[in-house]
Amino acid sequence: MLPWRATDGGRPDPYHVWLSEIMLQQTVVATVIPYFGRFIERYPTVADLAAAPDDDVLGLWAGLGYYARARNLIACARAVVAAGGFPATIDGLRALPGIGAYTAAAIGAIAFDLPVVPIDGNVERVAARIGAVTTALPAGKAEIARVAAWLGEHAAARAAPGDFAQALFDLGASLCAPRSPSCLVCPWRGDCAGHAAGIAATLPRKAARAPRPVRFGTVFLLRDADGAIGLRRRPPKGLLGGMMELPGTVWEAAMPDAPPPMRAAWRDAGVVVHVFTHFELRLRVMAAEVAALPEGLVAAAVDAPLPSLMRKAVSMGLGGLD
DNA sequence: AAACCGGGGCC
DNA sequence: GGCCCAGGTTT
Repeated sequence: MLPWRATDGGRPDPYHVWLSEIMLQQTVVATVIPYFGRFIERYPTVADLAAAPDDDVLGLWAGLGYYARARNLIACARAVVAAGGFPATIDGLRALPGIGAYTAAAIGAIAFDLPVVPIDGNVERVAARIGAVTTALPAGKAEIARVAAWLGEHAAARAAPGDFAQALFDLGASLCAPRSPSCLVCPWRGDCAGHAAGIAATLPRKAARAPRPVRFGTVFLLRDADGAIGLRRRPPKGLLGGMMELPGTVWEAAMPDAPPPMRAAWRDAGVVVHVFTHFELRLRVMAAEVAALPEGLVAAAVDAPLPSLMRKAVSMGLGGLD
């Protein structure tokens, strides 16, 4: 049972629903579960989260990715507390930071039983197959939305929109899987035009993606006499916004010049390869031990909260030092 | 409408 | 190596 779902008979906690939905944006359930548990443990209520220092929240989010979500999470928590609770309307939810059309519908249906069908990747796939929508995404979105709205007219959806939405998620995550759907045991098989046409497994169709460019850079891992490492903070917006990082070069299509931040016995610790949404990064890691960190760097523990890219770089830079 | 924004697991 | 994911914000 997913930890944010209501136990039998009870209504789900809107705070739990909201937090889980934000974490689940473009992130798979298995990845979210441990983060969700740590957040609920440290911030039992939305008021606890709203009162927390930004850095505590960013640190607890480190490794989950899409860090704008964490910044919006903080802003949203504070707005909700200021308003006295979560709004129970789609428009009210949609107006909050980090909540778009999908998330407003998901929270509305699951937490407040509003009669809407949230269209995520799972529901998009289920609807495209049931309606045999062959128009490729994103152009096919409107057609898929009409099929989803038709699903919402189903008696089960009218009776319990929240349960129906989660049942659609579960269907998309299990029987109606992306690659080899289990149509023969699907409860919707008789109503599925995609299955009838023999094209269910090929839906939804998607426009071809642009190739992912490669960028290169170098980072420098400095370890002082106390075993602390030198970090700096990234700009508040943009890629890995507001997170800590190892000092280094810009990331460019050709390897930039890489003057070290100080004189030291630098060694080449290897190359970290990390794939972002829109480019692949090959980051050379240079490492050295020094008596004291240079001006401009913050001393941090080797297990300080970091984005996964920087965690990999630190790990590579520390390798073989002991 | 298109670009930007992480990370991990699966085939 | 490509594809997928319980998308939102900015331009």
